[in-house]
Amino acid sequence: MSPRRRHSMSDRQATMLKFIGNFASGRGYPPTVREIGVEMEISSTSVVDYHLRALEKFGHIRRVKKLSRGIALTAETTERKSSHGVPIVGRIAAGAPIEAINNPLDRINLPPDLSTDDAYALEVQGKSMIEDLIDDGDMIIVKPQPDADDGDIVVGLIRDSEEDGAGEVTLKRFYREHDSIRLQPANSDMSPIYVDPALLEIQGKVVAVIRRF
Amino acid sequence: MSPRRRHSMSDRQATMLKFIGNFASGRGYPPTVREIGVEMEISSTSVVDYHLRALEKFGHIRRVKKLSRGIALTAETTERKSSHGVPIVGRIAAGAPIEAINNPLDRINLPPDLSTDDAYALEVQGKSMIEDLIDDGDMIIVKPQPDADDGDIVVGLIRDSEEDGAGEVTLKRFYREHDSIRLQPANSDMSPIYVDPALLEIQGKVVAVIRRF
DNA sequence: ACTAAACCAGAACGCAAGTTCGACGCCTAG
DNA sequence: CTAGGCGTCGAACTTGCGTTCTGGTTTAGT
Repeated sequence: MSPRRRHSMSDRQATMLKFIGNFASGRGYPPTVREIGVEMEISSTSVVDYHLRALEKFGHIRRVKKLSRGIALTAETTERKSSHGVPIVGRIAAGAPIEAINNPLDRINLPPDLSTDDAYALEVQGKSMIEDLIDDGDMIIVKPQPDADDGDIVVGLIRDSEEDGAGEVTLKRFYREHDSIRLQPANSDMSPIYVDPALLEIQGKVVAVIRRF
Repeated sequence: MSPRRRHSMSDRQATMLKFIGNFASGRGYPPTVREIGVEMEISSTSVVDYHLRALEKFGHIRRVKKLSRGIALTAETTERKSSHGVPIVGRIAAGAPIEAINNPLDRINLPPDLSTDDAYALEVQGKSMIEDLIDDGDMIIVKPQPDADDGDIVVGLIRDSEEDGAGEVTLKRFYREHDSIRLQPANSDMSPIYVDPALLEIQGKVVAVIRRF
């Protein structure tokens, strides 16, 4: 947490940026230097200006000199806010760890009721859920949660051992059995997996599927 | 075209409203009275104010007195502009006309590449496309177009006769054959339909499927 | 201990921008 | 023909709001 950020913005500036965004989208016009000052509990306009310069330098906002309320979020910044979308974080193939493609550039927009703040999308690889009508190449929307109900389609991490965090990630239907958990593929060619509950970490539950033609 | 609009806004005001919207979304902040004046070729600020009052009275914009750039589009007006969503226009059941639920209230948001201006969503009823992994209750996104390629999944209107506009709407795969068109369900329990090309009106092509759990 | 960077105060300056007032021409309905 | 609504002009007035200057404090790095 040390202020080791020579290249990005400070905490103070981050909250300022957030305030500007909320203000603008809430009221329809950007705040003035003084309005920002009041909110941030800064009594001098020069200080606000100082922070604004910083934000502008890092490309988070755009300013027009001399113009009242001449502050605007940059296009990218605006999108990161307004997008009800969820990031596409990678591919999931039954049996392999998630292949994280960590360019959060690709996003997919969803009806608001589906896109909680932390939901994310994965591209499915393979046909292990074909009988649940989830095909190779489909996008699944995953809502993170640590447990599941019987019959839910879940993304689960099966750890190699109790200590090790590594393991494989898989997409299956979830069923509790006597002392273990059954992870059931929806494909007659494949067999269920039985795992020790201690070794299974539910990462989330599938709430939607999207397929493009 | 007679000026019979005692209750809505005038043409002049409509273009002003549009300008404000474009200005705000393009620059990130609303225009000033004078800026509007320049654009509309109005030399007096009082005239702009006059029109602005009218727009406000009809609820198209919101203004904050004394505030520079204190103009904001009303929530509804904003949404009409920004919504990337497509309307859910009804249900399609293989064999029945589209049951139009014409409350365009329900909308579904999509990745921008899928949502052309005129696309719309339908809820599928029945399992006629089950083998193409389209289930009962799924949402399909339809892009309107008057023709299709072989193998496309289409929404088609089969007319009763050449004159009559009425008929039934169906969701099928599209295949051209000798002198007719084969509409192929994706369900082994169902048989293909052969129709006279003159009686088939392609309404659009399915570009995506969305299913919620 | 010295220095640079981050953060802050307060006040003065001046253009930017909303408000208001008085007056005018153009239609249309009565 | 005339009252009244609509659209317009121009100018004066007042306040909103960005800019800039001079200063100060605190912290981390060398």
